[in-house]
Amino acid sequence: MADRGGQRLPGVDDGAPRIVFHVDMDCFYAACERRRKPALRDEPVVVGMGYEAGESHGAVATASYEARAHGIGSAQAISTALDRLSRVEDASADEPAGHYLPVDLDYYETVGEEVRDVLHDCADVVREVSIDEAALDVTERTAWQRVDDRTLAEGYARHIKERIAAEVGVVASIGVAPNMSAAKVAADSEKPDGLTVVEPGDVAEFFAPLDVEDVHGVGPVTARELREMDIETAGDLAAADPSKLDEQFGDRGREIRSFARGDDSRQVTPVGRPKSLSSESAFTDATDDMAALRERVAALATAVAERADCEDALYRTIGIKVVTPPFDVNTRARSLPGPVADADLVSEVALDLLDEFDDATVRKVGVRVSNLAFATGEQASLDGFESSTRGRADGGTERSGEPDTDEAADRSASPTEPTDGQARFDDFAEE
DNA sequence: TCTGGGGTCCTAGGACCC
DNA sequence: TCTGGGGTCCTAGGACCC
Repeated sequence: MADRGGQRLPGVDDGAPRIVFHVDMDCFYAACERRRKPALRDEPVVVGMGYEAGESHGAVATASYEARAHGIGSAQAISTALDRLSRVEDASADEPAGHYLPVDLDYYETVGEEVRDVLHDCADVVREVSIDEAALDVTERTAWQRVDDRTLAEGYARHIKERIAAEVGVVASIGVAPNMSAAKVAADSEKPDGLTVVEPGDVAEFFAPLDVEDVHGVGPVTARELREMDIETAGDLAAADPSKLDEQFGDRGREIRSFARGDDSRQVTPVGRPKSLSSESAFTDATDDMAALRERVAALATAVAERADCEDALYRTIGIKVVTPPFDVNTRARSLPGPVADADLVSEVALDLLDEFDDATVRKVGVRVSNLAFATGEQASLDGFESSTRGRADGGTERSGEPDTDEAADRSASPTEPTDGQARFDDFAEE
C-alpha cells in the first residue's frame, strides 16, 4: 500500500527535510450543506448539533464565515447563535437572517470520502486526523526546490487544492512545511482558501511571533500557566529554560517547547485502530430522575455495542461518564477478565456503575468501551491473541504463573477456553 | 463560551507480584 | 515483621484535539 514513503524506518533521518502537507477543509459541515443546497452560498450558515428542530438547545458545530462575521463561533450555545443571527439587519423576529441546520454526519462522511480519495491519489502516506483534516507526506512526490521564486511543493499543494475544489466542490486550506506540527499551524494561519508554505529554514522564524496557544498541544490551561511564567509567544516558549518547563509540565514541557521551535520528529503515519468507542448524550435540563437516566444509559450502551460490532471490535473494559452541574465529569469503569462483544453485558455493567450516582443530578451521561481487541485484520498472530485471552480468563493476571513461564506452558494450563477469542460470560459473573 | 459529541494521551495512586 | 527495589495492571481525572 503505502510502500514508497512508508518504507522509511521510524527515527531514521536521511538528512533531507521531508515535505508535509496539512490539508484542512474550510467550514467543512457548512461547505457540505452548500454543496447540496447552492442557495446557501454567501448566506450565513450555522450547523449545530445536539438540538431538536425548533429548539435552541445544543452547540454550534460549524459556522460559515458570513455567520462568524456576526460573532458566531464553534462550540457556542445555539441559543447565543440564534440570538446573534436574529440581530442581523434585515432579520425579523420570526425569521432570523441566515440558515440554521442540524448536523448530518452521514452526508459529511460521504463528502469526506471523496476528499480522501483525492488525497490518497496525491500522497503515499495519508494520516486522517478527522473527518475534515489530514496530514500528507509528499516527500517522494515533489521537492523543496525553487523555480521562479516558488517551491515545487507550493505548486503541488495548489494542484491538490484545485483537484478538491473541482472534483468534490469544497474548499481546502493547505499548510506546507517540513513536519506535521508546522504544517498544521501553517494551514491554520491563513483561512479560508489558504496556502501557506514554510520552508525548512524558515520554521523557527514563522513560529516566533505566534501566540503560545497556537502551538500544538497548548490549550487554555497550559497557555494560562505559561503566561504566568511570562511566556506569551511561541518564540518565548522556544527560548524558555527547559528545566523550568520540565518542572512545571513534565514531559509535555519538552514537547511543546520543541513544537514551538518548529521541531517535530513524528513521522506521518496512517491512524491505526481505535482505542475506545463511546457515545454520550446531554439532557435538556439536568435531571435526577433515575429511571430516565437508566433508560438513556441503556440506549447509549446499545449504540456503543452496535458500533463495536460494526468495527469487529471486542472490548475488555466498560465504563460510564456522568456529568453533574456545574460541569463535573465523573468516570467509572470496570474491566472484564477477557475481551467480549456482548451488548447485554455493556448495558448491565453500565447500569451497575450508574447505581453509584443514584442521588445525583445529572446533565450528561456517556458509555464507553475500551481495551479493544480486533477479531479480524490485526497483524498480531491469532496465537498471541488467544494466549493473552487465556492468561486473563481465569481472573488472574497474565503473569499469574511462575515468572517467565513460556507461552506453551501457559496455554496448557487452561484447556477449556472457547475457541472464538471471547471469554465466557460466566467468567466474570463474580464481579 | 454556562458548555455537544467523539476521540487521544498522560499522570498518579493503589493493588498486587516477585 | 520490617526494609528495599522493580514491575504491571487498573481506575479516575485532566488536558487537549477536532
